[in-house]
Amino acid sequence: MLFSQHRFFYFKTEVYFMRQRIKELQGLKSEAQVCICGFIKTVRNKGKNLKFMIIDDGSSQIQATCLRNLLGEKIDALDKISVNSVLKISGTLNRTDLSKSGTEVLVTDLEVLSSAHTGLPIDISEELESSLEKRLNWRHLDLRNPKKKLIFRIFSDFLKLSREYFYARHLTEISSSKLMAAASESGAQVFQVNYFERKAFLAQSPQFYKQMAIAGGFEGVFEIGPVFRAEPSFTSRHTTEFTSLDVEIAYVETVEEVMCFEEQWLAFTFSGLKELYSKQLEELYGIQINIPELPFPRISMTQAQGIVKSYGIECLENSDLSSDGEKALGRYVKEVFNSDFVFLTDFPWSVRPFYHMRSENKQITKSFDLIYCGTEITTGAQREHRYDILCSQASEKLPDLKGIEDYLNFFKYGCPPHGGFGLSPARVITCMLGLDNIREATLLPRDPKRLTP
RNA sequence: GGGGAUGUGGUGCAGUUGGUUAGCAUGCCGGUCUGUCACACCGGUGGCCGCGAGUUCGAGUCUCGUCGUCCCCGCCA
Repeated sequence: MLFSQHRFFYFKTEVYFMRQRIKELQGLKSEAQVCICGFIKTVRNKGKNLKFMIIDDGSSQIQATCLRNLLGEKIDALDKISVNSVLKISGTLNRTDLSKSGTEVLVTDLEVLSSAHTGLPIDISEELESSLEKRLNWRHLDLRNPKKKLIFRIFSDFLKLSREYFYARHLTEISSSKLMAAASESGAQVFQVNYFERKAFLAQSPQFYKQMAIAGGFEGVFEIGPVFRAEPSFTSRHTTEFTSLDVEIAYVETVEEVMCFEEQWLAFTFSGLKELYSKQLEELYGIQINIPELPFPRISMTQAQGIVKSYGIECLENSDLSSDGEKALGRYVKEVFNSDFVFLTDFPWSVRPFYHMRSENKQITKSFDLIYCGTEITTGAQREHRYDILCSQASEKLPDLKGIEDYLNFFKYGCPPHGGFGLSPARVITCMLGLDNIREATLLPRDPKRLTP
């Protein structure tokens, strides 16, 4: 009785419209009465009395077969209907070999919910692909391509699985402010905004605030939110705003614990995503997700420099790897360990921020990067939680400590040892799907030249 | 910030050593078809070859400038 009309679903006293998801029609019997909504992907007109349409509601696609016998004069409305218009269709589910998919809806009633103009500014078919620039200018149209939509489904489930994993390990999700009185880390490359009579800065990272939460006594925290970098970077893996996933865990006494946490979390999300999306990824991208084997290889900066040099790539001592160096290291671990991931460890103090904890050897920090398929996706570290040492480290790196007084105060009255990392989900997805630009995995990319749509 | 590419109908591309009317695919418009499924078939529309200057009898093609876009490096996630 509840579903007899397939129209309304009564829940307590509220009434919800009961559209059926096309994806879920697969589970219904032939002859079932159905009501679906969606975009018209194609119309195949076979004359005045028979027309076929492909309807896409975002969950899946199905053929809607329109026969004059069943639809009457309403079929004439389809003579002028344009592709991309939105329809509501009632009909009968029909399992038949006449349709390649084996399923169709025989339409008995239809309503045009939205009529689309013709002549789209970009091509959203699977056959032709418009340039990235044009597709981003018309992002809402671009997303109608199931292949593009899939990227953001995976993005969404990556975050969902991550939350699931973090909550199960007693991390608390926080939302820190993105407006700050002083720059959050280096002081450079931050966006300035007007804040009443003052200047404010957009956060480049929730770093300081997640450490504040640790000082506040949480066992661990994480945040998934936007960060802003005023870097004039013109590459396929940088944007000026991106969603950052940041984790900070208390009572961590070695940087190794942080790396273990991260690799186990990633293995969890990767196998979750494989379970959810392997079929669609195979169909639309012709790829499989590689579930990483644990532990990821760990390679110190010193070792890495030797490896990179053996690939004929220059690198200076006490400096970071160049992006060519990262790519070479990625190739190396693939060849030697058959791993897509590698932790690059023991970064020199000279290239790390003041709050990373130093090793016994003061030139080395207890920090790491995570490289995935030759691209840096994470920076992490054990943090310096001892107030006096932190202050002295800050003095070494910064001209004065005035700007970070609030931050230093976090550690003044006791703070557990802790560590954490930040990661770019968009970079993970870009590499996972083999996309050639991070903008593909960014819903509305912002870069030095793009501020719209 | 430094370097390198690129710009041709709505979209994606081709265009020879400079040569006359700039092609192809797709889209779009009109028509035919009761089982299509990348529907098919018939007909049609659509381009100041980014912009400006120069070389030349002649420029989509060569040169310079300019604007847009993309990529690489640096910075990072």
